[in-house]
Amino acid sequence: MNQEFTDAVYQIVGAIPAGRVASYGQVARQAGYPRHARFVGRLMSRLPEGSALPWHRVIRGDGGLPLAGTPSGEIQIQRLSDEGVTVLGNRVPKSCFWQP
DNA sequence: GTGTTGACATGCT
DNA sequence: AAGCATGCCAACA
Repeated sequence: MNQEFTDAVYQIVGAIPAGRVASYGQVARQAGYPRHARFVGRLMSRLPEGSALPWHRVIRGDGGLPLAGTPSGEIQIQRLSDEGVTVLGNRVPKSCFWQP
């Protein structure tokens, strides 16, 4: 399997600064695999909770929260708000997106 | 080896 | 503006 890709994704997600968010496609693209947006999401979902990975900073390209309505989503919103990200309902302004 | 699934993206209606 | 349809790729059964 692509350990490289997995590692790259971890790197990218871990490199997202607080107060900023990045889309799955964005992360995948930065990792060097533009078509693996889904795989990024898959990695997030399969990730252990104890992981120090800021998965809550990874959202959809539209700024929508895929986990909206679920406990994890609430936690995600809570954390993002705590980090200074403006979360309107189940969405985030594009201005909060990570700009490399 | 085949078929289905998924924390997505993009385009068209 | 919102919703529907297609594409993409890797893991799982």
